[in-house]
Amino acid sequence: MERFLYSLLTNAASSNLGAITQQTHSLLLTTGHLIRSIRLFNTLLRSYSLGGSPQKAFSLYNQLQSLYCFHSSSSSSLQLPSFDSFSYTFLINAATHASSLPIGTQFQGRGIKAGFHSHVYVQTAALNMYAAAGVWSDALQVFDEMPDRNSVSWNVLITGLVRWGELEYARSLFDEMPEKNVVTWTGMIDGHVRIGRFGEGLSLFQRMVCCENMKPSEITILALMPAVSGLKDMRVCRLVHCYAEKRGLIAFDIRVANSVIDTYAKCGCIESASRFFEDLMERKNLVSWTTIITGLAMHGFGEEAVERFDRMEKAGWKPNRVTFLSVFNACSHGGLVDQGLKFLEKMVNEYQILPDIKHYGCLVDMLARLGRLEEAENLALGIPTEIANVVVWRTLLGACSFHDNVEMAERVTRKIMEMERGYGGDYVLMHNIFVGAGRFGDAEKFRKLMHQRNAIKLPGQSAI
DNA sequence: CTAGGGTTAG
Repeated sequence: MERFLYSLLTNAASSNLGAITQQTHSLLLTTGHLIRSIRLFNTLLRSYSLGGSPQKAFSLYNQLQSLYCFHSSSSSSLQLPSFDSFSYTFLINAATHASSLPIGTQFQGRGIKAGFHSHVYVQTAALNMYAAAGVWSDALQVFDEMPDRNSVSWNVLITGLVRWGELEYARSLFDEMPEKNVVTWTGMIDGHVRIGRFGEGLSLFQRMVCCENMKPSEITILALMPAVSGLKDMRVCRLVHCYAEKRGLIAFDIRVANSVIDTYAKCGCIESASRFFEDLMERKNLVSWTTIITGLAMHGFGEEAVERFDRMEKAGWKPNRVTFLSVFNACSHGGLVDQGLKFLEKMVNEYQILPDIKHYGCLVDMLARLGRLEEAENLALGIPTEIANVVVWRTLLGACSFHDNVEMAERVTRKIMEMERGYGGDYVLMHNIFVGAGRFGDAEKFRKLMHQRNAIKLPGQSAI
């Protein structure tokens, strides 16, 4: 029985099935297993923590804790198992997932009282919590006071620093770390890539593979690929692709395959992206389709993108909001306005997806860039105020400038000013529109207004 | 038991 429940919970955690976890919880309560086996209790904690309901982990703890209080005050003969290192590890993890530092700190304290001051797993969980929250004073205190650290302890700190952009600090720890593993190297690559130091990210990858003889994982490739895209180097793209292929990472993880599609497209070779995409055959998933549509859109191949969308639907895939955004973008860049509007109808009516601000932005751009300004303006006016933003109106203002519609430009600028007054580019654009229309007095007014309001000018934008 | 980024407007 215990073994069965255990495997049920382990599966529930890995496949994210909150309902199973919950049902097993009730079952354990009624059968009394929960208060007899700390192992089952811990597994349940872990399931809640991983399954996105950390609050339930806390209440489960509270339930058992109050049982303890009750039993210690009465002279019951029932022997209750006590919390162990696993319990505190999972409870602190639940607090990390709930982004609740106060609760986590409490569990850390209780873990220490229970004698786990020097326990690697418990303390690493605490370290992870502080690192995830970017509270470096506490993170470093835990790290410094750990009598034994393992590679996970180091990696938690390094990857935490990386996520918060503290690359210099991460780097010094990296150099100091005795035995780096694939997670360490991946973390450092990721750290360089995410702040745009693509060349250094790539060098680290080279060092990792060639000098250190370390085997990159699928995550390493996923972390590296944006660097390849950033460098726009087809040679490197092919090299990394071949390497991933040879190491079996593409067959192993569809995410790697999808990032290869994306990177070929971003390196400027939509043909390679498309060929690789087609070669995936039946392994393609929704993200693969979305990625190739995005790539085709980037390269202005509207018709081809639409063709992929249709094929995708025929293959039985249900497009999501990202897929629709991609195809709108393709229609926008390919000048396929009426197709785009049909896709909007399909999204809302057939798939019951409400457009979000990015969808609106894309569609407004699509209409506006072909000069269908009234339709674009009406669409923009129909955006629910909760999600409206200045970017959409700015797009429209750009189109008004391009198509010399001064009256609409004035209306649009008024809208923009209701939302944001401190962006210099808007004043510059409106000024230039007035100049183009020969309305020099109005242009001058805008120039003055910009200085009055001390609006920030953009780099690369003329300062009137 | 503890660590690591698939696609997303202008």
